[in-house]
Amino acid sequence: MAMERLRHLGWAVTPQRLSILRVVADAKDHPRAETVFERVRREHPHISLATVHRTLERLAAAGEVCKVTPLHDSARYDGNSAPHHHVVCVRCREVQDVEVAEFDHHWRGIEQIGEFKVLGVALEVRALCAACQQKTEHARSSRRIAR
Amino acid sequence: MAMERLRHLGWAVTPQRLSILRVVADAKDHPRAETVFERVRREHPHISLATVHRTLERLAAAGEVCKVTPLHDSARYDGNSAPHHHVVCVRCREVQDVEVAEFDHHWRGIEQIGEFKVLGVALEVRALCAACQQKTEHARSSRRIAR
DNA sequence: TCTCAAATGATAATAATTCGCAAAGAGATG
DNA sequence: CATCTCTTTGCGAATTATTATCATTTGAGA
Ligand SMILES: [Mn+2]
Ligand SMILES: [Mn+2]
Ligand SMILES: [Zn+2]
Ligand SMILES: [Zn+2]
Repeated sequence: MAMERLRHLGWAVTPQRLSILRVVADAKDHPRAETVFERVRREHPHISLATVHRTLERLAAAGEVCKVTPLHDSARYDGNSAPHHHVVCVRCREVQDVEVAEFDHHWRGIEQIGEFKVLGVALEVRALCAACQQKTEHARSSRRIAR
Repeated sequence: MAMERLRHLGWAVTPQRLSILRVVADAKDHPRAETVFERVRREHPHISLATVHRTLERLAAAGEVCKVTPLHDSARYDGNSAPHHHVVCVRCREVQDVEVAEFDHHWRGIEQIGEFKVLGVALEVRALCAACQQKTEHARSSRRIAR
């Protein structure tokens, strides 16, 4: 699978690329480059972080993976390159996919906004994950008690 | 105006903060911290870039300005803190406001997605601005001729 | 197998942002 | 106004993510 994808892109098939592609495809957690690096490393202890960055960027440019940029920290990648949307926890930065069918339907066909030629739309839902909701609660109540 | 806003936040009123607040309020171009710095500098030649970063971050946290994070480079700030959406040119990173009434209407009321408690939604339209459309055209045709 | 452009690894460089801390300033109080 | 205290500032160093450089290796076609 990974091999065909590289062939199809007309790129050289290297063990590093195969591994990166597999890691990103298997990941369900929108990993950052560093995380992909750690995972690929288990198979290829000698791989360089730079190679991971380079490869992910090229894959994103080629539309093979989706690059998510949640609330501006490090970029996060998703093996699922089909356009889709994300919820991001504003506290811990966990990223999860969201389906918004009506939304996509609404955008279908819109290809111009003012002077801009529309290429795509990314919806970023800013939210608090379950764990962080609790932590925030705790913080609040202990502050109340403390003072 | 700027003064009342600081008072209302319970923050010390300093000339630096007043100036930053005014610059961001007047800016129509979603400036980055560095740009705000350059503008504030004209009034306060001794201000530090760190102060600008600090202040913008605190203002964003307080909801006084809107922090936009277009395609993951440097953060961009908007004096208009009312929730709204943006088109970003994927080539030159120009940022412009966009109105999507139906969209906002659709989201009104949604406050939970799975385990996540929704705080807000940010729509980022990826696009090409007029200038960059042209440049891309040129690049294409000259490449065609070149070869 | 031979050749060579493409890819990699190691490391340095860059860019944006944050941190640490001493000095200056804001605001409250008498 | 003088004084006290807590906040904010400026500066430089540190951190973090990402990109660039370049010598070396390697895939892929002839
Ligand atoms: Mn995703
Ligand atoms: Mn805006
Ligand atoms: Zn969280
Ligand atoms: Zn542009």
